[in-house]
Amino acid sequence: MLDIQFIRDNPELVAEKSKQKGYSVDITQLLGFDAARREILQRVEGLRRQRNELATGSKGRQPSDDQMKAGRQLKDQVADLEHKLAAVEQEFTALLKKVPNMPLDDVPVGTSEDENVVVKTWGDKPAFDFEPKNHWQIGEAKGWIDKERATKVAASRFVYLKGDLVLLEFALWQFAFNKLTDESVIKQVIADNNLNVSPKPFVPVLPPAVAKKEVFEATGRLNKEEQTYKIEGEDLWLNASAEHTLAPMYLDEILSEADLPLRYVGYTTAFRREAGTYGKDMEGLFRLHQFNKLEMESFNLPEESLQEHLLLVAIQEYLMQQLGLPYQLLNKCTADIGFPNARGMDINAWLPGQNKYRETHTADYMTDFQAQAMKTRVRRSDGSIQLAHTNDATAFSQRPLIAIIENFQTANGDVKIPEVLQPYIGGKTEI
RNA sequence: GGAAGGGUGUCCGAGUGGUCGAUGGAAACGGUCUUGAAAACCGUCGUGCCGGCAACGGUACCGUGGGUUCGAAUCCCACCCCUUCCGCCA
Repeated sequence: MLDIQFIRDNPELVAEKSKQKGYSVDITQLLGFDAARREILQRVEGLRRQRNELATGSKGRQPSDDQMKAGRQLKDQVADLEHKLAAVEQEFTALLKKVPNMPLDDVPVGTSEDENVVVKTWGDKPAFDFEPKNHWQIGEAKGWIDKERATKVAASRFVYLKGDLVLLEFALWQFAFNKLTDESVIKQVIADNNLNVSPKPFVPVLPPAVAKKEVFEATGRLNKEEQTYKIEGEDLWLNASAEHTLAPMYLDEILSEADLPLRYVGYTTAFRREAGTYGKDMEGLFRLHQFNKLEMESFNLPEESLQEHLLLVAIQEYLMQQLGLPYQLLNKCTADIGFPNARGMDINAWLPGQNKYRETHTADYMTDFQAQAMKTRVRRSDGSIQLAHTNDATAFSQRPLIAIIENFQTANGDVKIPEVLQPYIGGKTEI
């Protein structure tokens, strides 16, 4: 949620930036509700004051008939105004929640993902002396991917993952966990990228995979309701990323400045309905209803959060470079960064089987937008209280497995294992 | 799932209709004392919203939502959560 005070002070800017992100919100109407709300609130509070004075004034003894009568009258007036207030407040909050976070100035203005800006291209695309296959051709030949039986048992866009690919997936998680919990690695990444942030390592987490609707909404992702699975008969929704349960961890809490940054790396199975993607990426592992992901989440001081965002991106690059996967780094445009984002970067890995760069990582810079709704605050060392800032970013999903299969395939249909993963897969060099 | 008990501020814990936003203790912070520390003593010590340049004033919040009442942390109803026992179970 955006701070209403900021909107009051900058109505044109908010309208303009919202439009750049592809959201239309009537700011004038919002401010109208805001003014009405405050006007009624003041009247309600005045009446409540009278009521309180009457009550404390007659403390300990039976009030007179006149006082009782005045009290009854006040009660009706207060109830009436409170009704009006609730109605206005509802309209106000509904509109306020529709205002997206403001993009930073270095976010390119654009109307679709085509206008994302490539800021870096890393690694050489592999040269094959044979026609490279895509990952589902290799995966099905190896018996790693069985979608037909998964469709029979569950539904389309589900998969049985089997054999060495499963071991490779777990190697990937283990590798990432080891790097992210190693302070010397974080230090090195900070030094290599000239960043000015704490070298504190990440705390590994296995979070719940479900959250209440109210909590889900607080993360600013409520507009994705149609993308989310709900558990029948419960107020519980399946997470579409560990971020959905990591970000609200400190819901309604005041953190200490000394404890920040708080860094977590959480593993979870993610569920997405993928509404509106019928027929898109139907083959292989690229777009499934259920997949696994390792997500980084940070809670920061306001003045440190942008550096933290850059750190998370640097870590993503580090991880991809360690695997030796060619990729592009993109500064996402206003239309693509997402509702709660102030900035967002993607890593797209090269997929020889599709002859394209495709998205494997995202890094989201949220400023205090999520914290505003989640009421996650920091007590500064001078005693003052501020909203915390949040950052999240993919460490790995299953998509890098696709990139590994396609980039490191051999002529006879095997896949070479990146050196850094070999210790986690029994020393195998090829599967 | 059944039975019983319970949810109060950072923590412990009092309060069962009227100056209660809430007694007391601990922790924390500031100070006195001390060579220093501990102890002791003194002081400070919840959050949101509205108004105000500010000082400050008002209002709301005692699991959540509703109700009763002139007045609710306190009474009533529903729900959520926790603890213990029983049952079931990875």
